[in-house]
Amino acid sequence: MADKTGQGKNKTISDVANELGLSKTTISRAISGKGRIGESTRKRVLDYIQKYNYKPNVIAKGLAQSKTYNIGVVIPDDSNLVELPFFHSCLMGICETAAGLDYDVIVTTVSEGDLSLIQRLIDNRKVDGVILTRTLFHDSAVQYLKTAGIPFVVIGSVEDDEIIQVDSDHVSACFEMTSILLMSGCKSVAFLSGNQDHIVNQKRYEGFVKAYKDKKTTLDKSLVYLGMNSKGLVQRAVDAVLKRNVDCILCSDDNICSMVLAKLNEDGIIVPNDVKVASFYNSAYLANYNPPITAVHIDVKNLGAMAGKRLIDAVSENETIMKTQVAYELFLKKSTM
Amino acid sequence: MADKTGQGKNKTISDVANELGLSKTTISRAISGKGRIGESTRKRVLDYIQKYNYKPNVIAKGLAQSKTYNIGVVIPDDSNLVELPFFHSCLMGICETAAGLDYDVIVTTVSEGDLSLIQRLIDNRKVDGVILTRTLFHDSAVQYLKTAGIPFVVIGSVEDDEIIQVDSDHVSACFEMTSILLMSGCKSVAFLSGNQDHIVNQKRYEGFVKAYKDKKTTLDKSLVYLGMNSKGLVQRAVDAVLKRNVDCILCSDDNICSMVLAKLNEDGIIVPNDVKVASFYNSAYLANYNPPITAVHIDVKNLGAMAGKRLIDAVSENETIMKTQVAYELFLKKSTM
DNA sequence: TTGAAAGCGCTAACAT
DNA sequence: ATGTTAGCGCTTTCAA
Repeated sequence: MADKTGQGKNKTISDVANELGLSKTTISRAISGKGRIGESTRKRVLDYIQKYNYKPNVIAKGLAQSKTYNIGVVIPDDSNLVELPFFHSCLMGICETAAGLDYDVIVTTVSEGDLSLIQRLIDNRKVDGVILTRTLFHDSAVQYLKTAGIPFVVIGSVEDDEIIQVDSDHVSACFEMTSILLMSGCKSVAFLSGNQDHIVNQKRYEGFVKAYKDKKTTLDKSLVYLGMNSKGLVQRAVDAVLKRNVDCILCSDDNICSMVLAKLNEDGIIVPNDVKVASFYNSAYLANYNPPITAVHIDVKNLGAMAGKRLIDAVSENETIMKTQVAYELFLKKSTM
Repeated sequence: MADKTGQGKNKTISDVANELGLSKTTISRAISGKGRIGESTRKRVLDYIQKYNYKPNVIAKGLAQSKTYNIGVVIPDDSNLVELPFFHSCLMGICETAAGLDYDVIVTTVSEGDLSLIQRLIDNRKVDGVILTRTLFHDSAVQYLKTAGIPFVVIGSVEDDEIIQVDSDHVSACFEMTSILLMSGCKSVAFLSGNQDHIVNQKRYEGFVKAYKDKKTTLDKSLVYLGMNSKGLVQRAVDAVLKRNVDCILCSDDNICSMVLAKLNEDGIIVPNDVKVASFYNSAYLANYNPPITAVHIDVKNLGAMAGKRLIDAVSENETIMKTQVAYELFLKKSTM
């Protein structure tokens, strides 16, 4: 069969060693920077491999060190249109840090609790660690990775201090958002949230309640609708809060927000004239909406980048930080003016 | 340092060989199915590795065979909101076939002609081949991969028969769509296309012209706007064709379509009452729009899946098909009724 | 400061 | 039908 690369064989470390009249060990040391080596020889080697464009075979290196220099990224197979930008930006961020640290990113999917693909990845020893781009309340993937003893980090929060997590402070974000709404003329703001099994939703609700308490305003519980995970539920909730003449509807995520907006649109209700709307987080989806929607903004690419950094720290000898918070920002737009 | 997996060492092929009183070769043969081996020993080995859950180390296998069992997928870093579902679905499709054939997917990005990341991937020999999820007219990535001699497939079309490509038949899709529009009461349909450097846009235009010719209708060239790659251009084009009282605006892609719809919406022009609108392809974006938009539908996940299959065929000993067309379908919806 | 040799876990001639 | 022996391209003791 013909040579696959059409380029002739790749240079190996032995080739370099021979051509330079040195041993493989010395070349290895020059490249890795580990072990003693004369400054002049190091320079000679480095110049040579630069000139002849020698690149070490990462796979072979990995085999010798029981490493892969790959990290796995698990993305849900069932994400809908409005969630998509989140996972995409995460992935872009992860890829960027990974490449910078000379790691590669293997993506795999998980659909509806079916762990077989992530299991395959682990069994095949293709990755040094894994990033979960979303976590559920009792997350089987988290359980699996933990008992398997694989280094991993989650994007989002879990109630387990032994797990490396990167997230933003949802409680205070929602607290701030609610406070601003309350102080800028809204007498009553309704809160529509998704499944409370999601920790992020619990936290946002917590911030919402806290803001009411902080303003010493009594929170009318009939303005709070949790577990709105279907179009029908959202529609009825919107009808209900509208009847109570709320000034503003605060949505716990963009998905709910998009359903709220659709419902409002159908009913001919104008944002912000008839009712204000705010959400988390400021995906391109909401930013491009007309009118643009006030939302807590998170730099998701950076979120991914941090997650990548934490994981690679963890799989290297480095210390890694268990819990990292990424900044958020309140973007006040036309929908609440 | 502590054991990284916390699970004790992984079994190796030697372990299995010793415990079974056989040689490594025999175990290898039993697993791979290559080479002669007694039916009874094969069964004994297979049972054993099943029982003790032995998984061969794919990395080591790869090193011995100069393979990685990874494929690289290049996605553009600059895709906008409406293009996102395309790349995501592609990726899902590729992941699915890859996993089924025991390959993994390494993703990397390319932004604005900067090939450094894909070059890195190749230099590090982390993949057996590459899939390009989009191609431009004079595509530097295509050039690079070709001269590097790396097996690769493009999703989309290029004018080079030596390159493996998977795409749908844009000429005939656009021909059909235009014909149907013309025959269902539209006297004049305008055509707004993006950059004609993109081969797909050339092909769609070709189909459009062909349909007019086929219907023996004279095509008024002032209804054709090519190279509409900015919001401003689209807006002026819409103004222009509206003045000429077109019945329908046919958009060459969803991105243009979304700009057209935004413009129409701003001007208070109702679809389909005032003007009909149709597009390529039927992303979730258009399908969820109100009213839903008539469009050529492509099963993008399947597109990705086919690309994955072709590439893996190419990097295995198998014959691979150079050009594969995936089916399309016309989805007629409210926007043209 | 440098090198020799063994080994990472597998495959693939080449025997037997 | 099965085993022996070399590698694949690198790292890493251990010597010199």
